Amino acid sequence: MESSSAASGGSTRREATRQKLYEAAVTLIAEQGFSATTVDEIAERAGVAKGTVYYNFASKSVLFEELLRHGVGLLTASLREAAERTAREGGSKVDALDAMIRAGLVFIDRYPAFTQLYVAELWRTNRAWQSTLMVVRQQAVAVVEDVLRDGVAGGEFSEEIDVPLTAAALVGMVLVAALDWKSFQPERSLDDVHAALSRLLQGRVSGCR
Amino acid sequence: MESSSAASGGSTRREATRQKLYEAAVTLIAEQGFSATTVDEIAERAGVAKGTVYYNFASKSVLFEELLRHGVGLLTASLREAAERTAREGGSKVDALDAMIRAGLVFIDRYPAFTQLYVAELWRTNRAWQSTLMVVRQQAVAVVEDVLRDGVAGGEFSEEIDVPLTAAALVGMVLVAALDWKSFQPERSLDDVHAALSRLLQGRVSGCR
DNA sequence: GTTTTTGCACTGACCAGTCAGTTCAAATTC
DNA sequence: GAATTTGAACTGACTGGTCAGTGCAAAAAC
Repeated sequence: MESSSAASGGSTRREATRQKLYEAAVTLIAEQGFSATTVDEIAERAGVAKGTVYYNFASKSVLFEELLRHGVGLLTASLREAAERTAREGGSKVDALDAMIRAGLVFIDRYPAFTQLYVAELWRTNRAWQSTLMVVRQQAVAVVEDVLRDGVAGGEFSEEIDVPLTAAALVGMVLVAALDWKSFQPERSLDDVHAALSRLLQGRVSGCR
Repeated sequence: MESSSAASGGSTRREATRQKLYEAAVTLIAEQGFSATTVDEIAERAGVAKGTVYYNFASKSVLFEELLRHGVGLLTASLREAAERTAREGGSKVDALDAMIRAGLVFIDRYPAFTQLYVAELWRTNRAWQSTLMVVRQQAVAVVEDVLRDGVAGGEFSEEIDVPLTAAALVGMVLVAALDWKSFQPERSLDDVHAALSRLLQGRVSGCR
């Protein structure tokens, strides 16, 4: 069985509808939040009947959870790819972190709505999809932690750094700087933002040059 | 005329009720989001009848907006105080940034729910309180920008740094690291977190020691 | 002929906001 | 100082509207 046609991801009609629904849901939920977004709105924006939403997803929350998994999958793949490319090209671990910062910015540039929604939901408690979020967060942060640990092991980073905390802080720095960029200074170029963050990472703000 | 009793701030019954409502609303909205939180829940948690909420605030959104203003007022006061104290004691601008990082962490330690809610709502568009948020965000970031600008003027920081972007990144770094601390590693001490962020700020992660 | 989508009417729960009425402490009157 | 009035603060049942989710017959796509 397997209809099969495209390599991975499956290009059935069903898949195309689900994709349209993801796209509609992500912008609406980023703008308004999950509870303030109605299923009717999502269907309308996707150009699809309401019944179709329920034919494709068990419920509104399930649609949202799958959307989260889908988006974070794209992000981690992109981060990991950046780290590996740097390694292949013989770059240092700082270079790898720098490349990941850029990859993060590129991702946010392409999917600002998803990022917004992710940040808004990440630290909530008591919500149905909390466990999904935990898993998905760990996936992303783990990529950064791996690079930091390798750097410490290889003597490039100080032994004193706190890997989980530093990874979280780095991710936060990129996330918040990028959201601010998109919301409040959209005229700035990606290179500007990357340069500012790079400088901060390498301590070229205070003291050492 | 005028019942008058306490000096400033007003210690009327009304004020006490509003305070209870703020406290109830902040935790509920942090946990569930604005739209998912009902006015009945807020009233119940505050130990007050629903009508009282509407006697004290024009609407659910107005309650929320005043809550935001109230909370950010506390934060900026604390940040500014930290910067001024450092200046008074003859510290450098890096010392001032470091003190502000600590002040931020202390604030988040004390009011985690408020911080959570602030981050969750900050980058949303199309919401009634968007303009309130913009104003309130600028107040907080401006304190950091001022210190950076002074540092550049005094030759302590590189002329090349992008003040608004760097300020946003620093705020984001603290915000996200702190929320992660509270949500995922609450056993860590404030000093641990402060040390990790301090190290990052001073570039003692990569290269220069 | 099977899978997927449509369109639409319907239900039942939930919820923001309202309003007529209650409470009570302080002010006023006698 | 007891009796009465006042009004700010509070109450909670009620209303009108909204929305997630259902059911289903017919059409379209494959």
